[in-house]
Amino acid sequence: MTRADYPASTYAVLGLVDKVPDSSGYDLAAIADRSLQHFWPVSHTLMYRELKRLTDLGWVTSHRVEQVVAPDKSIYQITPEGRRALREWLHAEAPMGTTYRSAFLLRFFLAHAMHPERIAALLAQYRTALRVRLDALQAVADQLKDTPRARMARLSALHGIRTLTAQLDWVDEAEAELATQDGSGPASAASD
Amino acid sequence: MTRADYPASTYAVLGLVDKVPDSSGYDLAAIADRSLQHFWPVSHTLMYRELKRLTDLGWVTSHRVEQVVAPDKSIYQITPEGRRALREWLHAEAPMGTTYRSAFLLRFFLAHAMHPERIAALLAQYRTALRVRLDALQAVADQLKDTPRARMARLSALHGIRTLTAQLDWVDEAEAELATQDGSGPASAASD
DNA sequence: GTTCCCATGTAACCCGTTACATGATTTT
DNA sequence: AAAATCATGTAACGGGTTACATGGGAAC
Repeated sequence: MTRADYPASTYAVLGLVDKVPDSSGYDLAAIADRSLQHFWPVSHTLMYRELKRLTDLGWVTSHRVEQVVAPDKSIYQITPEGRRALREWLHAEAPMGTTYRSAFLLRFFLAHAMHPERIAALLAQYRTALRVRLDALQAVADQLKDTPRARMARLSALHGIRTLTAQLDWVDEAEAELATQDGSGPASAASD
Repeated sequence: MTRADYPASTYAVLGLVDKVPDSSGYDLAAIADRSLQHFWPVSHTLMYRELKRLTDLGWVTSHRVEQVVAPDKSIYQITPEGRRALREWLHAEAPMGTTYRSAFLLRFFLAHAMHPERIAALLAQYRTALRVRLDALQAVADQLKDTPRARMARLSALHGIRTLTAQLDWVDEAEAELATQDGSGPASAASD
């Protein structure tokens, strides 16, 4: 027992090693950056730390591969114990917590006293940021082969696409609402 | 100058003190829990820590209020320097970073080898969690008076509502897609 | 009589980020 | 000559969470 439980990132890396065996830490970081960056970012620093932890736990093993064209590297494989730990984690009913923090919304929320133009600029900036992320996600989704194996990856990307699209729609909505000059007058004019 | 910059939570608390003066830390924590929990959670522990920091910075002042019916409390007010710092932060063009982590999506993404029923259960659980959050947000939005002052708060809540609604739609979509048994057969039958 | 509300904190932890470090090879 | 790619890390920091602590009055 000794119910030590590890951060979700540990299982994220473990799952990647399982999915894409014989990859180096460098490779895995790149893969993480493409596949789960949008809902569970794993930086390269964290990647190496988790790989070390997984190795210490005996959940993955590594093998040295010598290269001439590039520096030597270590490639990783999941072990039976690792596979069991991953399966257990996947089947455990855990809180499935979501953390979401938006510095934009915080600013927006506190911006009640700001100039309308400044608020408009904030919204415009937000829209641009959303578009960039949407384009990136769309590229990921497009690149995914239409195979059953990639189905979960495609659906995961779609989750982000749907979310970002809704948020872009919200920007339009907010702009429209803010265009109606405050609630005091029903429909006065002469703005800006 | 001495460009020390503080975490966004510092300004979140500062902004709340500005918005709702003469509130105690306890009150502010409750207010934060209603208003900005959905895009910038501030736990009560963090609240007290930030209030202390703000006091040390001279951005807020506190006054002791004695009570008979309840324990004494300290209430806070923003200072001119605090107001200036807040305005500066609001007008600064900062990264406006968004952090999003979904343990559900991580599981879902790694669940390729899981039993279909288990995946279905995961989705159902996610839907429930989304509904709970949506209901909570809807309640917040409904409670907001339809005044111009509350406009930003309403729009902030709406952002969450739009997001959660899109994610709920995604759950339907994912269920529909997963109901079509893998990509090999076009439209076979006999599932469960 | 236990639980909830008020009210305010302290202590410890640790996950994730940022910055720094190294160095060979290939491309611009 | 500079920048990017491959490859792997170390060190330090700190923001946010969790657990712990206290204690009176009110409500059920």
